[in-house]
Amino acid sequence: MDNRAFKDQIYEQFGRLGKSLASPKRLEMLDVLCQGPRTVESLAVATSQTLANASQHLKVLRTARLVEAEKQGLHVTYRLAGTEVCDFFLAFRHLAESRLAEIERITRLFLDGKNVLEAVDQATLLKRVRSGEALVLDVRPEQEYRNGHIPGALSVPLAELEQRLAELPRDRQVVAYCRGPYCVMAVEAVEILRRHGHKAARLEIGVPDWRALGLPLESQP
Amino acid sequence: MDNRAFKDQIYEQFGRLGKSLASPKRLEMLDVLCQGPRTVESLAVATSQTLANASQHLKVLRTARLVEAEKQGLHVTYRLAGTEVCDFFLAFRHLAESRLAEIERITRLFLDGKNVLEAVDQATLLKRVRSGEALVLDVRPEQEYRNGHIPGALSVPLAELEQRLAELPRDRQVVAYCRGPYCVMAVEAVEILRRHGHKAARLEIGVPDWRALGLPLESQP
DNA sequence: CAAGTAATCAATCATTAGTTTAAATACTTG
DNA sequence: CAAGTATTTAAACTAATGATTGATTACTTG
Repeated sequence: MDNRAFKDQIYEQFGRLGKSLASPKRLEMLDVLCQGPRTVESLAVATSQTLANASQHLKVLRTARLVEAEKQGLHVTYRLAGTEVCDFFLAFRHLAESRLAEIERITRLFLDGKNVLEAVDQATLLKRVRSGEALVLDVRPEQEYRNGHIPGALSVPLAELEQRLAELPRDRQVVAYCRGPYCVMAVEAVEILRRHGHKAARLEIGVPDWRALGLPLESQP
Repeated sequence: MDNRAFKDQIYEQFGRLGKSLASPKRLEMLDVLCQGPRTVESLAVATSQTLANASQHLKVLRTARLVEAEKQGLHVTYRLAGTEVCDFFLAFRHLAESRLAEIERITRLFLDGKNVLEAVDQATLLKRVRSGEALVLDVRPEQEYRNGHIPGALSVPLAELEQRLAELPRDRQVVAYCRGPYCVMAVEAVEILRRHGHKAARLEIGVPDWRALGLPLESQP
């Protein structure tokens, strides 16, 4: 094997990894999988695509060894192949945010149409929670909450929020969070809360970012 | 803009970054650019492709804001758009190495055909240099050496090595390094040195990895 | 074991990406 | 300003990718 052949083979392997990151839908699926394992169907729904399509994309991710599949009865559960994959995804997202100004533009455009105001950062959140000024609200599906959440957070999935408003205080600020900066559940939660006269704000980051910051998480079996 | 439209636009942007990492040649170019700025032609030669091709790939990388171009007279010099890009590339490479067993297989297969033996790691290198057991040899082109090198390293570009063997000690081990684990210059240097009766070993990592480990570098204007 | 469900596979089509070659552009220098 | 060099662009072709649809497989449960 000569030098060129060696390099070509090596970079072709790197290219395999790169190619698996070259599709918006696959990246979205990785983002969702950072919250924990999911079945094919639930991934397909979460990312608005057909089952067959989701399955094909998962096959690509599996070939690149980014995800692993486990068959449990009728369902196949996919999970990230390791915590490095989630860390890498966050690094990837971070690089994209730092290089592509369009991302900020699109986000701003989207938020401008919402009654959300600016987000709270994790330092402010921690301070307000400690002083009792704020309550943390996890609006993701309950399964994801059980898989790991911000300590002390209350779980009220977005779908149930409107019915369960009575459980939430009106004298304290409610800080909602969800999967991450591009998951819109917290944005919707804040809109609902504000509409009903609650003081509400949004935490921009999600659980994977929280973990990557080295902050502690709570989880329930 | 509804939620789906927002997500689609956001992940499409992430996809732009992913797509730019989806070609082996582009990844190789990024690897080379981690050593410092280069002209189009020199990149084309380093990665064994035509000028037109190199230019097109650079255009893709520039669109993704991973590299920047500066025209100096007749030449266009490309450089990474920031140190985050080099850090990210190393993280990318690291993930690929950890997930894709093929990479190790190909590397082993390649090295088996060479008279190189195992590599020295940076801790061993530092120890041997301090104790005077070893001399560090930078076999990259001189420009890259000037741009930043391991402290105390001697610069002897691979192309000149055979003529300059007299400058190297025979009583101490010579540890050669180059651009990184998939740059073969250090491997070739060790072969030449061994063939001429020198004690020689290879440092597996390159300057970008050395920097990422937080170890100091020396550079010359 | 038949019916039903979750997931994968296979075939097709439209789109996109990469390579090659040739031509065009931008700049320097005699 | 003509000649030469570095780079980019354009056109043509081939290969690869992603979405869609329908068929198939693997498993559970009545």
